[in-house]
Amino acid sequence: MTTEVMSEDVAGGPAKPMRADARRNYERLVDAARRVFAEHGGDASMEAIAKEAGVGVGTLYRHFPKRIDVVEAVYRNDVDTLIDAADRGMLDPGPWDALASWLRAYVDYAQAKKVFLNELHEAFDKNPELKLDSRERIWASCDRLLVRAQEAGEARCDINGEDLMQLVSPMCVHATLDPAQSERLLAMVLDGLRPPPEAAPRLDPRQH
Amino acid sequence: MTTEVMSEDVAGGPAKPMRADARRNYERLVDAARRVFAEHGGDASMEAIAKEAGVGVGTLYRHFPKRIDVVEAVYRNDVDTLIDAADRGMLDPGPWDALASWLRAYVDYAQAKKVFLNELHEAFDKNPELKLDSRERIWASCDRLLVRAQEAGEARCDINGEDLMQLVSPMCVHATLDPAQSERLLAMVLDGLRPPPEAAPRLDPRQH
DNA sequence: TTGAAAAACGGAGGGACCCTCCGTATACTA
DNA sequence: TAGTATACGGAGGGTCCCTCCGTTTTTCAA
Repeated sequence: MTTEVMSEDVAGGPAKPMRADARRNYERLVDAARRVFAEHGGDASMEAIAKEAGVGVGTLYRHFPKRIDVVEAVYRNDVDTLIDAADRGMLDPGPWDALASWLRAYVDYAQAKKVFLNELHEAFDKNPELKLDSRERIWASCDRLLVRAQEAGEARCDINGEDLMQLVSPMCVHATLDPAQSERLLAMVLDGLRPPPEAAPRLDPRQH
Repeated sequence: MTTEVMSEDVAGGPAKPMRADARRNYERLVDAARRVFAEHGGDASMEAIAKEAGVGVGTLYRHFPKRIDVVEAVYRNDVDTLIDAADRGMLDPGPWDALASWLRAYVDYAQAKKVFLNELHEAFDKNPELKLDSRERIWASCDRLLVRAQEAGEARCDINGEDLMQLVSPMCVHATLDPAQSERLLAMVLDGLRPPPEAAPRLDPRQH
């Protein structure tokens, strides 16, 4: 896991570990919120989230004083999951498959994000570092997987992780995009990412 | 005026004229909504808008069945005002001054829009033609004013209206931009838009 | 001018939602 | 195991969107 759930995690204080029941409920709430947002949209009610988690609203508000804090927690958790997936992918024996399946995970992540994009923008406005840090971490993960595939000769070398994300993210953001279409587009991108058949000399984008 | 306030304006039916009191209240409500959004943000309450207009909420809801309809009406009215200003500018004796002051009006319009951007995005999602039509009308207005200034030799000729809007609109969208800064930037753009001192041969962007 | 029909007005109130408060229950610690 | 710090639950206050319907105003034909 990338982050440990602690009290006063953000303030950076002594961070006494949470009581067992509190920690259990925290995790239940984040998972419940993700499900409820996915089903009812970004304007789902706090009551619905608490109910889905099998918990009272008081408990929900103890962990997340404002509605926006729930959105932020779901987002942070999604990003962490994505980074963890990349870290696990680095241990995968097949560098190409690791990259391909991580990109699929990324597309899923981005599509899930769309449902509460408005709320997320609010969170970004309140806390710009959240957006910048997350993007940087995701791009770095992509780059690690890509470099490994390139070094194994399984991906073309004239593309870097930032390029790849710049290509794939806007695709996911677009409003009218169903999962089947995104799967087709991603397949095309992956084919294009393979080393070209003839071994013409190419520039390394990382040199300059 | 670009649009006449009628009942069933959108449906395109026979459009019986509104009763005098209804029309008066409709206009009061749109003006009040603009003021209230500007002061309290895009999440201002319907009650506040009705109160500002000196009208009951029932009247507000008769004219605008849903909250989003108020947002749309304010936006349409703003766009109409902008187009009207361009039309009046076409009669202005000074083509350059007409263009410059219309661009200032555009920047004001865009800045005012920022305060309820979230709500506007909802309206665009519900009704994509609203966004496309408005943009096209605004761009066309810009182009008319620019062409006239170019034909009078008061603006450089290697830029068209679409180029100009593509330069100025993103500037307005950016979140951290105060009016003073936008005035400075616009002044710079206007200076750059003047015909260059030396009469070097230039391409006409409208040729291809 | 007048009187009746059509149209619009106003605001109480229903339902949903965010968030608070505090009595009760549970998990840690000595 | 007893005591305490911590967490839980949900009733309810305040706000907001929107509906409903009795009242008022405007319009227009006679």
